[in-house]
Amino acid sequence: MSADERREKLLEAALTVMTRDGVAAGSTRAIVGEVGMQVSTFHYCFRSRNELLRELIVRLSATERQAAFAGMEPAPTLRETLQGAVEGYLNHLLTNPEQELVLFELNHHALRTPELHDLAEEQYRGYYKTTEEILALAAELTGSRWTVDLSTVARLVVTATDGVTTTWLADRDTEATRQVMERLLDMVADLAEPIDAKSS
Amino acid sequence: MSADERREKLLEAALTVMTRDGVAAGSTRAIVGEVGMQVSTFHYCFRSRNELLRELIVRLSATERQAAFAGMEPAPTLRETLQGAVEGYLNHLLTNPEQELVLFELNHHALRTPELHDLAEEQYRGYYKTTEEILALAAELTGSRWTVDLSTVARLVVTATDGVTTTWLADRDTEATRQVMERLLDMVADLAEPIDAKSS
DNA sequence: ACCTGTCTTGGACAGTCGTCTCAGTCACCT
DNA sequence: AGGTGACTGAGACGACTGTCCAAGACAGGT
Repeated sequence: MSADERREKLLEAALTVMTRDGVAAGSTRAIVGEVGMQVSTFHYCFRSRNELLRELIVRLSATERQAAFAGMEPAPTLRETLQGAVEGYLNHLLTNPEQELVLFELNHHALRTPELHDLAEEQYRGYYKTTEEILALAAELTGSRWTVDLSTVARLVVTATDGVTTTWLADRDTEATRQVMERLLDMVADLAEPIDAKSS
Repeated sequence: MSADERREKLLEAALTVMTRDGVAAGSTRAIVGEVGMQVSTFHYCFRSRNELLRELIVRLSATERQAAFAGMEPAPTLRETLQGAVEGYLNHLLTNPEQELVLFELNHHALRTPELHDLAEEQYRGYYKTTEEILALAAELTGSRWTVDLSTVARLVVTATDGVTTTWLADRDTEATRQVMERLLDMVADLAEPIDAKSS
């Protein structure tokens, strides 16, 4: 088996372990144990544990990105289109709660580790960028135009998503979360207008 | 020095260490080292490290609670009153960023530790309750009335605060955060109406 | 046949971790 | 004066951590 294949398997194993038991429990031994390898194999494939962590953060962020796009499908109005994307995310959250928790744990770990600090910012830059693209696409598909800086709307959406996630992870109150999301959705949809109604 | 005094000092030390180096770095040895005690003293004052963690979470949440109330002062309109409270929180965040990070780290650690799991929910229940009280007070002070379930408004505000905090912690973009907060403030203020304008 | 580079193995290294034990000290009360 | 109970000190226990090393396996090309 090639080193690249093993890297792949180790990354998978790391995600499995950390999802199940938390990032802190993702020691080199726990990871290699998950796929029946030796500790020395780990350091043959990765220079250090931090190198795996880097790679893991990058991959997970990319996965999130794909998932966000996949969840969106065109609907008559902007509000409905956004609602679809949001429902998609909520479903993802309800199905893999621990995986979202891992993303936060990794982010906080990166914030605390000088060697990984840049990745924490990068992770959020990715969120903003993806969200901007989705918002632009949603507006285009429904013939709408954002009346506020797109970057501000995107940041607002990321902020809302983050908040919804942390609060739900803490108390798992799906009903309350859904109500909050409705309100947030109202607000975001209010930041756009039909493209024919040129109000300025 | 009595055991109670030492408990106090150890809790302080724990907060200092964890604020500086992260919750993961808050080992029993690091904590006692901070105040020049012995490891055995730690376990004389606390049954276990988890017991200290419990106490720490409870205290920090209470501190947050006080800070939130202290920051609010009556202003002519509801929106301005809320703005004051929000500015107060943002100031607190800008001044002690790592302390807010500790709160998240502790919450996530609690979520991962069966023995502490109840505390994670409790922590957020406290947030909701405090926020409800603040919102009710703000409405009363400015002669307003919430047009939406107070519990929903409170959850919305907590969600927004959480989101604002995590995103700012990640990229420290204060300007962008402020803009997002303005929008959120607009939205929340829109959920109340002057008490004389009985629209129903 | 031999060498070379890729991969595999088991083990060692020097730490850190939470917890516990067990002598000791000291102030206080009778 | 003697004892009692709260508190302190040094150290040990076993388990776990990230990283590294040196010896072997095994293919491919010469």
